[in-house]
Amino acid sequence: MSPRPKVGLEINEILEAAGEIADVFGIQEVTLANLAKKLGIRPPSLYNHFDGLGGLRKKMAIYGINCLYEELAPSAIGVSGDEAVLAISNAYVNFARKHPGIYEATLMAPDMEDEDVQQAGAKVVELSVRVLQAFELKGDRALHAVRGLRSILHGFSALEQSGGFKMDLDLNVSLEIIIKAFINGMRAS
Amino acid sequence: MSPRPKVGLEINEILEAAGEIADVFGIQEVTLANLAKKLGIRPPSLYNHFDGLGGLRKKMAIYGINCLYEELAPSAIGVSGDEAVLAISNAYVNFARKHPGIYEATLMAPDMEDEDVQQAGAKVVELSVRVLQAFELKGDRALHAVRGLRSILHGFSALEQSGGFKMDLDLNVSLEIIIKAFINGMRAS
DNA sequence: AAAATAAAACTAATGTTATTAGTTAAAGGG
DNA sequence: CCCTTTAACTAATAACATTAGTTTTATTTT
Repeated sequence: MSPRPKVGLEINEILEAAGEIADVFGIQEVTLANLAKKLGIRPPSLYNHFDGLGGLRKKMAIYGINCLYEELAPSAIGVSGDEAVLAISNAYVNFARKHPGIYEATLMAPDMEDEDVQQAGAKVVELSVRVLQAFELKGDRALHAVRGLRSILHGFSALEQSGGFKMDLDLNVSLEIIIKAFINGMRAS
Repeated sequence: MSPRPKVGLEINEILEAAGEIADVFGIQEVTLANLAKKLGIRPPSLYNHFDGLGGLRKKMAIYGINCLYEELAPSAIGVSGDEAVLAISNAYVNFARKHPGIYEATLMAPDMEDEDVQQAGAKVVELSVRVLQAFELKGDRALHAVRGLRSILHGFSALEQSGGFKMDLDLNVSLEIIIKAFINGMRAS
């Protein structure tokens, strides 16, 4: 076995620091210069932990997807049917509200087709599939339903974050109405 | 009247060039350096047309929203009800497919609360409201429905663009099923 | 037609950034 | 105690946005 001094926590510390910068100052402020300053090291030293800015973005995407999953998974425990879908929906948008930078990083990998990124995303998809299984959708309809749910949740979160919803109308009410309409519509046919 | 030499077409030429760069090479390649090179001028000269990179992003957002509106508006002519909603939905995602960079720029303004940006977006919202009016939703439900439709369309487009839909399943079929489920669900209650 | 004026181009310079190359310190495994 | 790996460092480079000050260009006005 080759020697490996104190790896494991190191990279996670870095990602946490990067996540804080992203949440507080915005994703565009996550530069190697700012990240190094926050960690008390020099920018070139970061190349020992990931392959440049692109490598950081990839690791942040995976880290963010895992964070999201950690919040989604427990929300769906002990509930089923409509209630379960509403539960993970609320958990999803609340995560995006609480961690706007980390959430944004979720979709900012240089190559979203990358195997590691896809693998992290697969867990979230599987969770959605399980929650939607109660509706007993036939064949491909279950997969279309997963796409619909993800589209709604991501679109809603992204638009809310970028100030796309201007009107004075309660956002949580909107989400509940939208989700209920979608699952009722999927169930109907 | 003060002298104004050949303004009017100038800025639109610049935005078209920026849009081409965004569509072909990605939004991150829309730099002042690349844009100036494409236009055959030096980077500092661009400051005569907009206020730096932030100013360009704002103008590109407005330009992109207007482009989107130009494609959406005619698609809803001569149709109504479900057919109209499906028509603008297809027009929306097809625009994002054909102009991924310009579409992305739509939500990349430094300040989405900016009055000019909001004003451009308002036209798209009004169009959605008109199309959904056939469903005779009561009170706030019409506004919630607009939010739902926008969430679906933006989420679907963004996820498709970033490779978020991995599975081998026809995307146009997904969109039709999702939209139909949503409007049927909204109508039901 | 000539002069005045305003827009839009330019050069030069600055500060920030990511990145590479080569080097040094440090820590765990044999 | 030595070896190897990791992770830090310094120094240097290239690309970028941006500012300041200047010159060209073209239209408007006299």
